[in-house]
Amino acid sequence: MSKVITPREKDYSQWYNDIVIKAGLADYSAVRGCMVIKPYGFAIWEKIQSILDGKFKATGHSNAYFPLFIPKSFFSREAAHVEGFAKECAIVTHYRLKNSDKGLVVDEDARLEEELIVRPTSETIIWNTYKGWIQSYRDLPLLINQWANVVRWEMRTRLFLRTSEFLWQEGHTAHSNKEEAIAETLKILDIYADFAQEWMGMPVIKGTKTENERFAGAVETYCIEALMQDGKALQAGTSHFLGQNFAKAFDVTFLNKEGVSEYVWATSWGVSTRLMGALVMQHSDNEGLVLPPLLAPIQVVIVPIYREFEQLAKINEAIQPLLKELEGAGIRVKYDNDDKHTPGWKFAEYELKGIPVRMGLGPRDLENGTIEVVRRDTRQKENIKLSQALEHVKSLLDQIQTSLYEKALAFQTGSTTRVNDFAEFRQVLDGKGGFVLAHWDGTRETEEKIKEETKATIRCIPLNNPKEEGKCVYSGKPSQQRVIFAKAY
RNA sequence: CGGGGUGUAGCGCAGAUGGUAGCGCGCCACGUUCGGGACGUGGAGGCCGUGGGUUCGAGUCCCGCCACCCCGACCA
Repeated sequence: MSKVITPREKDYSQWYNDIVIKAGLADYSAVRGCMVIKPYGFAIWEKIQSILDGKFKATGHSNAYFPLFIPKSFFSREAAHVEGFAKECAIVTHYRLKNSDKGLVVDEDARLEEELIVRPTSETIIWNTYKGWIQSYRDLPLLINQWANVVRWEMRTRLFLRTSEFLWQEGHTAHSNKEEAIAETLKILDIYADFAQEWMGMPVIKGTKTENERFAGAVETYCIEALMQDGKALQAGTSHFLGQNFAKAFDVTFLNKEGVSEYVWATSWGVSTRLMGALVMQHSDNEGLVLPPLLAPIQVVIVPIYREFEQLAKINEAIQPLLKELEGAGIRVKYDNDDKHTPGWKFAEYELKGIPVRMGLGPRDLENGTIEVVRRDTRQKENIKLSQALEHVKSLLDQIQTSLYEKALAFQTGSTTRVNDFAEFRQVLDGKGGFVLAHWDGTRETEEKIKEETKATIRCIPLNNPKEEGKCVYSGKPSQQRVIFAKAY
């Protein structure tokens, strides 16, 4: 009874924290704003990594690794970029400690000639490097990704959703022309969207950011936006078309086929451990985590129910064929015959951890040739023939994956509201929240005013957004399309 | 950086008016249990966040500091 989760409707933030901590995904650390990702949480992250990594490789990208430290001077080369990141940098100024009467102190004689910035993102060091790698159109495109940690000194942090240090992948590509760079940006956006929907069971809206919300240094920022159960939006991934901004800042040019020198076109794109937070919030309930089968480190757990050890021995034996079948079918299964906990304890524990399917095998089943099957998402129980268990589990895992997505999609659809005037706009945001589709006059001023008054920001302008004549919900000026407003993480 | 809150056993908490620390869970041992977080008995475990002050005496009162959580401003 020690691992009770705060009900979601009572305190959403606490509910989220409880799940992250009690399901063993992560822990607070001794360092402010930094978290420890625990083995179970990291196993999920590793699944995410391996799927995405496969998709990047399949589209021609290679992994590489660039330094954690970036000389301060690099950082200031691109004006908008500095502006965007200056306020949240960790800076290394010294390289040595010494003992003094005050204990261990920074050795003031060991000051760096030039301060190093702990990377908040790697565009600058990477473009400085690319300059040496690119001379001709034959060197392009250059398609590189790195898995790394980055640091952004956040005022306020939340496990997985916003921590000072986080893990991510950042892709940085160089192209010989604008069209190809934009196509790359969109290709990655599709990879992110497909991953979110097919693997995480998380419906997302693809769109572009407004100037206000754009990545510092980008010409255009594309994003996938998801909607969490509390009606707040979460940016789950971004893909940026950087134009020639970084090429110009770092003087990266190539000779085209005509022998004329041109600046390179660039993209960058990333998803982070924030996806873990999205995954938690998208499907979980008051019993704990709910994981989509495709990302669950353990998809099926089998719990033996017994009184005497002779019974356990029989169950151990009776379960072997099924275990082999499941493993043979590539299903990640765990048979938990650990005697240190009772079945009831295990049921609760595996529910908390979000394992998609739980099976129970006891004396009654041995007599009847059956096995109990419980799905985590609906907590529905049924007894099936042991001989049919493999097929049943296979289809059940598929069903759960599909139904998690459908449920999330239904929620998103139900939480998307078209509004036509500002009173309604406020009312929806203060009430059910969610995505609000409203006309916007396209100006930065209006966007900022709306943000000040309602806390809602423009999450994105959806791709292939239908054109529609209307009036801006705030200024009343003419507008050609609705954009998505929401309060966001 | 503002507002609020919390620091006492691994976790969650209780300790009126100051008198030398307790409960639940967890942990260890043994026994009974085991189809939804079992029970009994016996144990182990504390610099009461930290520095000063008041006092014969401080978990408790006073002043400072620190850390963390929640809510805002900033942000993936």
